[in-house]
Amino acid sequence: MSHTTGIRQVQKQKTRQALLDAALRLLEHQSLSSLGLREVTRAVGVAPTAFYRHFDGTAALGVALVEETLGSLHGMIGAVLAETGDSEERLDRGVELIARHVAAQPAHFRFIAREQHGGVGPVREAITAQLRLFAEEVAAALAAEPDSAGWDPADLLMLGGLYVDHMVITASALLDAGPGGEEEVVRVARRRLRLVTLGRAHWLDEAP
Amino acid sequence: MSHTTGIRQVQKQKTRQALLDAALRLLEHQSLSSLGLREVTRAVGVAPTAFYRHFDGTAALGVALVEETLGSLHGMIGAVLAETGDSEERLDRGVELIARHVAAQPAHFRFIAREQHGGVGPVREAITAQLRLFAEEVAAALAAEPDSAGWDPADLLMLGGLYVDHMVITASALLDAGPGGEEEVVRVARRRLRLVTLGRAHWLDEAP
DNA sequence: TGTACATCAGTGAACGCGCGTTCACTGATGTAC
DNA sequence: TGTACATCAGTGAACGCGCGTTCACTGATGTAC
Repeated sequence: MSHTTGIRQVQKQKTRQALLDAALRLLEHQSLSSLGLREVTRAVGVAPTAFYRHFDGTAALGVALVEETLGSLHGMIGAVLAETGDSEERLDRGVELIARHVAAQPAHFRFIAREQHGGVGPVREAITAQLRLFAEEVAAALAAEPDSAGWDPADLLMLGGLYVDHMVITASALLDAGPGGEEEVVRVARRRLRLVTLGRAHWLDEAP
Repeated sequence: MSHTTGIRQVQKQKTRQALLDAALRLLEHQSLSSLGLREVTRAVGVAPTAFYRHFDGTAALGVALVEETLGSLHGMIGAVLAETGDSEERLDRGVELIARHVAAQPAHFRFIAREQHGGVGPVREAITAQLRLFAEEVAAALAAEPDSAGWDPADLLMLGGLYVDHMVITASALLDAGPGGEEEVVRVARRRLRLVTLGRAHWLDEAP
C-alpha cells in the first residue's frame, strides 16, 4: 500500500506545482511551443533534469495546465444556469461568473485562449475536449428549462457551443482590454448574450 | 525616378514571396514564435542572411502574412451582405463565401486563427486591427438595411463583431474538422447564424 | 551605343549561446524485519 | 526501537546541435554621361 502523505510525495507534488506555476507565468508573454524546459526549471530553481521526474516534456506540462485551468470549472456554469430567475438574470450571472474567474486567474485563461489553436497538438486536443464537455454541460442545463421544450438535442448542443465559444472570446477580450476597458468588454458581452437569448426565444417560431 | 519593373525589383519580390510562402507552409504545424529564420531560408534555398534583406525578423514576416491573408478580403463580406435577397439567403451566401475562402487558402486562415491570440505581440495587434475593420464593414453593411432602422450604432458594431468572431471560429472549426466533418461544421455554423439573425429581428422588441 | 561607376540582393564564414537529452551519482525518505 | 537495504527526487557534467546575428564580399543590375 502506498502512503499518500509521505514526505516524499508531498515534496514531489510541491516541485511539480512550482513547475506548473512558473510555466504559467512564463506563458503570459509567449506560447507553449517556444517555452523552453530549461527556462522553466531555471525559474523554479531546480536542475533541468529534474523536469523529467514530472513531465515527459513541455507538451505534457501544457496538458496538465489545461486540466488545472478547466478541470475545476465543470459544473459551475451549469449550476449558474440552473439557478432560479429569468433568463436575463441568469445570463448576467453567467457573464459575471466568467469575469470573476478570468480576473482571479488571468494567466490560466490567457493560456487557454492562446493554445486553443496553438502549435502543440496534444494541448490543442485537450482544450477542445474540455470545451466540448462544457458545451454538453450547458446544453444539459438548458434542456432542463421549460423554454427548451420542443428543441432538437443537436440544436441545444449548438447553443451550448455558442455560449462556450462566447465565454472564451469574452475571456480573451477581457485580457486584451486594458484595466480601463474591462467594463466596455463586459457591456458588449452582455449585449451579445442578450441577442443570442432573443434568438433562442424565437427559435421555434419558424418551421423546422 | 525608380523603375518599378526593373529586373532587380522583380527578383527581390519573387524571393520575398518565396519566403512568405515557405513560412506559411511551415506554420501549418507550429506557431510563429517557434518559427526559425533559418528554417524559412532553408526551405526557400537562400542563405540565412538573405532574410534580412526583406524582413527585420520573423515577427515582421508574420505581420506581412496577416496583410496578405486579410488585406484582400476587405469589401467582399460587405458586398455579400449588401446583395439582394432575404436575410437567410444572404447569410447562407456569407457562410459559403467563408467556406470557399478557407478551402482555397486553408494555411492562411490556420495562421490567423493560431496567431490571433498567439505569443507575438505585433502580429496579434495586426490581426486584431484587421478584424476590427471587418466588424466595422459588416456593421456599415447592416446599417444600410431596412431591418436596422432604429438601431444604436454601437449595437450594430456589436453585431458586426459577433459575425466576424463567428467567421474566425467557423474557419478554425473547418480546419480542425477532417475532410468528412466539414459538412457538419457548415451545418452548425448556419444554425448559429440563423439564431443570431433571429435575435437581431427581435432586438428592438423590448425597451432599450 | 559604349564605358565607367554606383547600387544592392544574395553569399558564406564565423561567433557565442542556450537548447534538449544522456548518464552515473547522491542522499534523504521509505520499508522489512 | 534499531538496523540494513531499497527507492527515487533531484544533481551536475557533458554532448552535439541549430539558432540569430555580424561582417566583408561578389557580381549582376542600374545609372550617368
